Amino acid sequence: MNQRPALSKGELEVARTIWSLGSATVGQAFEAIPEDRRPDYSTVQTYIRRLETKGYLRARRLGRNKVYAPKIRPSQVIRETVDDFMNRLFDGEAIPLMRHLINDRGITTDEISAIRQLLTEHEAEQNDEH
Amino acid sequence: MNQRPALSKGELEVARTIWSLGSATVGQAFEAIPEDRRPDYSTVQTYIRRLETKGYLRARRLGRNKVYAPKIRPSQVIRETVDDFMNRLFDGEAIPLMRHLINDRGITTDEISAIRQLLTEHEAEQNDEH
DNA sequence: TGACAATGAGTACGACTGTACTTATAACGT
DNA sequence: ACGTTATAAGTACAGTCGTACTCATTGTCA
Repeated sequence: MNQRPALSKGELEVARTIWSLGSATVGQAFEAIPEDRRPDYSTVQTYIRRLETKGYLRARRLGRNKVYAPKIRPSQVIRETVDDFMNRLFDGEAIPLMRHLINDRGITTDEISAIRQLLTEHEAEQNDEH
Repeated sequence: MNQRPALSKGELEVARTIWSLGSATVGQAFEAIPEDRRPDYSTVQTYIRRLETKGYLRARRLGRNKVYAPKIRPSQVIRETVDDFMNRLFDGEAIPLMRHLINDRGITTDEISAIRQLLTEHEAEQNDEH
């Protein structure tokens, strides 16, 4: 049920930019990319074109311009991307990834509390959800 | 300080296989890959050759054969790979990734406890560590 | 000792990616 | 009305990747 071609690195950066803007023209996406890693305008154009071809974005015309918006929900793309990554590096299991994040890369005490809180909140929501 | 070219998907699968074996010949790596996603022998050969060229593996001769072993510590490669992934999808921040893992993909209660335990254990080790 | 199996080494090739240039056209400001 | 600017659309091109074939060589077992 997941047969869009995967996102490449460059495409992902642009896709995320558009997601965070809600929708955008090429120019707007271009502007929104932090200058230090901003490629040529026409490169952004290419990424967006490819994103549309791959089925991640949909374009609608606004006068002479095109406005691009997600065709697939970002949350779904993120889920698929994380899942794919977890499959490839951690046999698809969340716990080993968690373990890595907790043990192998200098987590701060603040982050530890933040995670505890996430867990607690998550449980609360589970119960709420009648 | 990280200027090996990145691992591709196929290369990563083979690299992980060799890591888990400690060291291996092409044939051993080939055999160790689960049959359902095992590519042609010569494909594995190609991946390993590329892994050596990229600086991830080192080969030593054993009679007529070559035995491949990690040149870079696997843990380091994993860290770099996770970091790169986090950068591209979560602006390099662990918490949003954690949040995703906890909220957006059906975590089980067992996993929740496991994470709590990881956190506690991690804190304990921190304090031990003189 | 001769055929077969395993290995090494090299080559191939199309698809996908990063990166960008070019050309045509439409909108905007003076 | 005209030059400038933004945008669209198409084209280009080298590098990486997945995938595999071929050929030569050496070890092995009947």
